[in-house]
Amino acid sequence: MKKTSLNDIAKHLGVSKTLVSFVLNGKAKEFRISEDICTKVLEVAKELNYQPNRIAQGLRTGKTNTIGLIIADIANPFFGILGREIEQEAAKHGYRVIFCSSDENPDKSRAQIAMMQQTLVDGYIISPPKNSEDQILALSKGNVPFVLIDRYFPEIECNQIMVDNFDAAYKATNHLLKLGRRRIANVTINLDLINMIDRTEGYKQALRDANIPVEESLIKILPFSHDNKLVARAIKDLVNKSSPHKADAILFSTSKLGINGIESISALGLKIPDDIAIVSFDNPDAYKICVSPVTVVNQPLKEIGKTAVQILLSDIKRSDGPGKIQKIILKTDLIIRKSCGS
Amino acid sequence: MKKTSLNDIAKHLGVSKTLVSFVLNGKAKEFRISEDICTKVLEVAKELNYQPNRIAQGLRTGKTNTIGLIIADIANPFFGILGREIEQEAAKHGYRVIFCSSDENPDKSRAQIAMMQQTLVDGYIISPPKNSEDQILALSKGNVPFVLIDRYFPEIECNQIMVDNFDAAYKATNHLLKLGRRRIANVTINLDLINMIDRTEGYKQALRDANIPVEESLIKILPFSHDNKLVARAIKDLVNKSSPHKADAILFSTSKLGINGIESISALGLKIPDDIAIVSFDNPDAYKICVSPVTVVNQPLKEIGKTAVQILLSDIKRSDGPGKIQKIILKTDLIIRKSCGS
DNA sequence: TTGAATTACTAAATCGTTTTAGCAAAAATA
DNA sequence: TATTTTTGCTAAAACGATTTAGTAATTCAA
Repeated sequence: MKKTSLNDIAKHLGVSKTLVSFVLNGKAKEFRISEDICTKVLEVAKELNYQPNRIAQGLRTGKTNTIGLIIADIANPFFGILGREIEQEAAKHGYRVIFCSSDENPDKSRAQIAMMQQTLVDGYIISPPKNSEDQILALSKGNVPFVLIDRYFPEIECNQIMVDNFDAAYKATNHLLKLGRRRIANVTINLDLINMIDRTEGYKQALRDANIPVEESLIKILPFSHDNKLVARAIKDLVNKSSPHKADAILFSTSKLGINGIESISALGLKIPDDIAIVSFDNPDAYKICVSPVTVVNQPLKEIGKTAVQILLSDIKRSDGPGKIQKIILKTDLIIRKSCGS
Repeated sequence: MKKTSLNDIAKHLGVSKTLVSFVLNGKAKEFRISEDICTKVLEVAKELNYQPNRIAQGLRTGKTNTIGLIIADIANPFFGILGREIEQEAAKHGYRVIFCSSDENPDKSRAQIAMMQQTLVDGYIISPPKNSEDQILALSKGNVPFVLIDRYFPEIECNQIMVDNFDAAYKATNHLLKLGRRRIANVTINLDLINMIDRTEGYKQALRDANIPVEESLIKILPFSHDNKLVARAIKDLVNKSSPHKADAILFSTSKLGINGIESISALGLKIPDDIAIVSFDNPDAYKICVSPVTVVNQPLKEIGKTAVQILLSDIKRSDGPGKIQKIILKTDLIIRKSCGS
């Protein structure tokens, strides 16, 4: 009934547990254990269904083969897909994943990092919320490796896998411009995070390069919240015919905003793309079967997840001090559907 | 630089680590530690930023305060939302969550359970794939508590939180019948899992109760796959005007099927609900902003997740042998949108 | 003034590994 | 034959907590 330990195997054969440990860890040759005993140990281990106690191993070696994933919300498909990739790549290397949803709340992420730090994880993959600079800075001074994804803090030197948000927004806005839209709005979120800021900057630059003045009234920065009334109000303001800042296109900086926005637009009886064109970041299923399928900035989630794990593991496995810091910037691609007309 | 241990605090004060452990575990009164020393210990612990080593605790106590979550795919919003709820409820009680996506593959889930069993988790929440009866049976004979969600095996007695799938499908089909649909199809997936079977049975019963013969050709059982061509073909067959089994409505048993199905329907230039009415299980965002927002069978995901954790933790915490097995069946609700006409 | 009870603490075992240091016997070399 | 080397193994410490079984000093009761 009780789980078998190294000691059980040792007693069973009348040998030391040291020997058993050597054999089971493939160090038989290194420590010159005889072939004979070797096979016996392996037999008995199988017979007693020996499973190493990872906790005991962890205590002794200081490694748990677990990585901690801190993201905004695992229920958000963007992070769900990322989580899936991370899990898969980690499993490939024998690592497990513990996840926490920080809800864009620095207090939560602080608690979560602290919790994981209690010698439970060998490294982190983090999508840090705003105001968590101190936490990341503290981590970077410690000796547990980590990789940031989706967002970073320019003033902190650390591993990071990002996407070229400026370029992505620039291209998306340009797409709208090429299709003749002139009053392009940007609906974004006040996370005060560099990725969101970059998106808006890319949007602005595209307008400037097309000699179209940036109108601050066309930029709607909404608070992060699960309440979609705020989006509805912003949309109403943007599409109102009599409004001084009537828009003919909207670039949504996140899909959550976009989905809510489209809901609002439909509720107002407006047609996409005739009344208003839409481009959005991220590529959820919703956009594929939408009233008018949405043109999107597609992020290479697979690559982000995979690369993050690879960099993290290479850092975890290196014994000779911290490795070289890696900052990787991936390109996005624009998937053109019907929401911008043609 | 190195983390502080109990011993560090003990040495710092010239007391035993036993004492420090007592104080930090709130057993000071029980073991009559003087107020004086008590406060000193707490001071030093804070000063040295003591964080207990959970691995060491785990080794000694046999508890890791971690629960293992095995689901089909964390990237699927259905499981993502479930995961989020589970994480949240677990955190409320000081527990962490390790997750694994089994991809409906029993070999994967077997490996994942084995991995977690290596004394890493105190209990499991599992959504078992088909052909994993043996794994669940083995678990039920062991002494690590677990709870099944979403699916179960009728022949295995164990904790489970389910939804009344028969009733849900019955109500959904009935809804279509009341709106005058007579040739109702069911598109489902061959998971050979009781939840899917129940859905189709509920669908059939609703037809029978309305004196409509069940036509097997209207029931499309697709293999589980990430390839959506199969769905496209099934849809084509169902909506083809000249087809002998032309349908005027479809009940999708999962949202993945539904989303792909709607994509196919749109591609064929058909209108929902005029050409064909739609009801689907699950309630993803996609259905809210769809061409014609979809009427859905909404599952109480929050309640499922929360209850699963609560039952699991009560089992984990009980010391007096296994608790009473709990089988909970929750009701779904039909959210009526526009995809069935009116 | 002695014995019992209480107070305030500690030593040491334990959980299941890994790993260093070392030992005895056999084989090889001088 | 004596010394060194190799072979095949083991003892014991260590990781950092928890917990049982104590002990010495003080207080109390008789």
